[in-house]
Amino acid sequence: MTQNKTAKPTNFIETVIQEDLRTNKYGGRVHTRFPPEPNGYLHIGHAKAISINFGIAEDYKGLCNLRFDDSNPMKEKQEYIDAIRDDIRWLGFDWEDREYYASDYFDQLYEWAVKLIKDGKAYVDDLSADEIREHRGTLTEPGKESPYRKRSVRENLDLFKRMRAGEFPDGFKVLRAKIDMAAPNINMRDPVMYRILHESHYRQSNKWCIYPTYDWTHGQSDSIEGITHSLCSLEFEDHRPLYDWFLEQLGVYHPQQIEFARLNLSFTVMSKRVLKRLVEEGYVSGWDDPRMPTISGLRRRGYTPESIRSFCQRIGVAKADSIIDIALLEHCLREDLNKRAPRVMVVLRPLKVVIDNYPEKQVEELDAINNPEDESMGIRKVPFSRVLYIEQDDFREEPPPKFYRLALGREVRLRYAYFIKCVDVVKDEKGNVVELHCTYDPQTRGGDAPDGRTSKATLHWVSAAHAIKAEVRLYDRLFVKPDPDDVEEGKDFTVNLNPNSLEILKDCYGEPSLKTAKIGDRFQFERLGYFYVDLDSSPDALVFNRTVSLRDTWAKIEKAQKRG
RNA sequence: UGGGGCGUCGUCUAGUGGUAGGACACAGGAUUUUGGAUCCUGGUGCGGAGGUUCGACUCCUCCCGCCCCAGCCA
Repeated sequence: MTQNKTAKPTNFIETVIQEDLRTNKYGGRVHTRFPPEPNGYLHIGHAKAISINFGIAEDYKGLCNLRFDDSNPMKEKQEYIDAIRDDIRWLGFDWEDREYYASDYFDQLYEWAVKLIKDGKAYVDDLSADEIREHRGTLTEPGKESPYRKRSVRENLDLFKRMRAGEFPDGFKVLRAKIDMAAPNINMRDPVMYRILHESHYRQSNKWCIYPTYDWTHGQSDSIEGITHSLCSLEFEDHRPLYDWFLEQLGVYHPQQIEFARLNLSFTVMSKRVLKRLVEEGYVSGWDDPRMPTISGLRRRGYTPESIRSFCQRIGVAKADSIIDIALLEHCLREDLNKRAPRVMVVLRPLKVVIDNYPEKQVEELDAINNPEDESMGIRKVPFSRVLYIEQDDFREEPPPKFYRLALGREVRLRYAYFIKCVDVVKDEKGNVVELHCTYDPQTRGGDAPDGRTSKATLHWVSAAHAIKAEVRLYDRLFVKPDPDDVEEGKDFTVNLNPNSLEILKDCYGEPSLKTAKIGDRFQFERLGYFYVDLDSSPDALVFNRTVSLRDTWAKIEKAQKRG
């Protein structure tokens, strides 16, 4: 992963870093950080930020800190800290002993606030939240100065101390930076630095009843940690002048902030608010529901960390707002899984097949290749006998054009087994096909015909007597529209939820080698897709999640045919 | 109608004055005991208009469009 410092930059951030390295701006150091707020679970969008921050540190032989931006006691919890740590580790990144907390800087921040007050750069304001909003002006009109803006340094100092001492109730006073109420950049119109919150902090307990705002915390935290490049998303671009101002007034070390566009993915949502609603209103089973774009959801779905990292590499880094096609994520997943997942045969929707000319009690152990992409994964034995299951989709009474699979009178190959020919179809009283009778050609054992004839279709199958029953959960995209927020006036994203995003199949049959499948194992079910053994699985009740289907050319043809 | 950003194939992204490249997607074809995988082939797409220049995606001007900001959230 380590690349030469003079290697061609892969994005505009690296261009800046290489230039800083060249000019020795930070003494040759590259030090980044990933600064999540522990108020929720990480999602694939965070994976991009993680990948950028840790990736750049890795590539330039620098360091990347993990810092929890925990300045709001109302929202933050230890539970999220733990989950975030797990997710980052799972992705494969390491912050060693550099785990920091903005809340550990509260004392320093307080001292700095006192310094600003003494310098006449900050003041205690008695205005209510509503009044402050009114005084702020609008996008086109300047704000008005607070009547308390001219308080003396001594009074400000006294008041601020008393704020900290708990003399005032929540919301009664705030500490504000004294900048410019007429600034065209609204962030510079005397932003709030401290608010009174008689609230226990998950790490600081009741030590504080005033808490610094993010704007007053973030830049100084980066400064304290000696961060060289503070990489963040675009919406903080117009906060940068404020961060610069604070650092300048304080006269402390000044990191460089660089903003990039956050990740958007088609057919899913990234907003914490929406994700939270999906969980709380029961549209999904939890933060780790396999349909969620959370790291924990993707993990449970069966995504590999490698595939996510590869995805983050490929999408690049830029400043233009964009929506990445989720097909790219799925491509990265398949690419990785194709190389590593052992193949196995599982029938999802079983259709019974009796091989009429196959001896009643006979069982043969046939050789099957574990992974055609990786010979070292070897072979296994698969039992074949007179009664089998094949996929319902693999038989048609009236085969449409280009349908190569089984139909009455047709011959196909059973993977690693024999050529079989359908000679009879059994239906129930409603006319549903419930059983097929076939004959096999003993000459084709293993799947090759000595006379050179071939089959356009090769079907997966399972021996009924040897099959292992399993539950399979078929997951699909959570939303039916590329942009889930594309809704009529007055409606919300819930109208775009995909009603078929989860289908549970309880009567699936797998080959006996699956007996030893453990939670967390990944397989390719031949011709179907990649599957992951779910947390709910047990040795006698296997549960598989479909991570992603295989590319399905036939489905495309059929869809095109239906379209006309 | 304030400020800050951004506009290159369908979607991302490279290119920073010298024939617009890559990935995904899509469409053909080859191959195949997974309709998988693999391998070929297929695209004039730089928001618009002027200007500078021998030459402009790159520089200048104007215009158009999109995103962000009026939390005591981050």
